Amino acid sequence: MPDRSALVTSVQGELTTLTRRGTARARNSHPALSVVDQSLLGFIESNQGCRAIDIADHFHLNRSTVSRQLRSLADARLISMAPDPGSTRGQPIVLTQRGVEVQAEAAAEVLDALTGRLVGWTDEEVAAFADILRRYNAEPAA
Amino acid sequence: MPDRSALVTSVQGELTTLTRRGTARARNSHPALSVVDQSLLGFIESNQGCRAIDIADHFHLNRSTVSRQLRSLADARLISMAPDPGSTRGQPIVLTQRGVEVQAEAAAEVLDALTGRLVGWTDEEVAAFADILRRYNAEPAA
DNA sequence: GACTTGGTGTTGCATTGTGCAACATTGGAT
DNA sequence: ATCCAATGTTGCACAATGCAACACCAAGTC
Repeated sequence: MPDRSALVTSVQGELTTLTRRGTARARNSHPALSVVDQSLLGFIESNQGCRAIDIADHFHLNRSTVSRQLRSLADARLISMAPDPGSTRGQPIVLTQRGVEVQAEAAAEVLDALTGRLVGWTDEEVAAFADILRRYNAEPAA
Repeated sequence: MPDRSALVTSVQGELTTLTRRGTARARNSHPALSVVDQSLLGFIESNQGCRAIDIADHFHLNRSTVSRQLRSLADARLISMAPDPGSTRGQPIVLTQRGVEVQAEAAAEVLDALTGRLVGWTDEEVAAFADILRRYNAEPAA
């Protein structure tokens, strides 16, 4: 039976490599659409009408950071913060038509790269990878 | 049979969440030892005598970035850049005694947090997670 | 021996992403 | 009517990062 802490250490090392490389890859991708922007657009796409604080909670970011990123996306006409007709708390955020297009384009690029990287994986393996990542992400932050 | 691109998209989404959160978690950890610093120390520990460019290659960072991070670690007496007695290229880097201690301490903290997060996982599941991450990291960058 | 060349590290400069703290706003509850 | 909690914004500072130019040095080449 392998030592538990050795197992966890091994996970930790791989996570570090993955995370560090992931942020590094960020800069060189889509011109005029940083990885941060992409992640926000992707989240908004999947959660139309979400508020800034939902984004902050999901990515564990400060409200101020999200506020500024959203401002820049709004300036670029990729999202719009409707003046809340339903009058709930906060400002529900939606993708504009242009936002939908740009997001789709950027996502396609990322998808291409990832598809190439996973070319040797069977469907079952990819599915297992997605499942285990999903489970990890769903764990309450320790 | 599920659509391949749907599977890959799902992986992509989870990877984004994981990566973005990972960098976010970075800031609040060990005082006076950023996650970037921790990752460098960890790499050096596992690759004693490596050179700056090895680190840059591993994490896909610019030489200048590594140079500056190493400088700060050296200033803190955590690493030392020996003046190459063997006279190979570059400056082999090693952890100092203090570096070993600080690295162990920081690693223990991270390990604790991760252990807590994986508390509901069996050893086999943790091992499978490590394996699949290792495989993904080993794939040539597409 | 002098000259070039390629690999390695450093520095100046600009930029992005980020947090914190203070403030502003506004919808609800008492 | 008043207070409170949630939400968003802004001023400020800072860490990490890339690029380009430079410095340095070992190893060949003539």
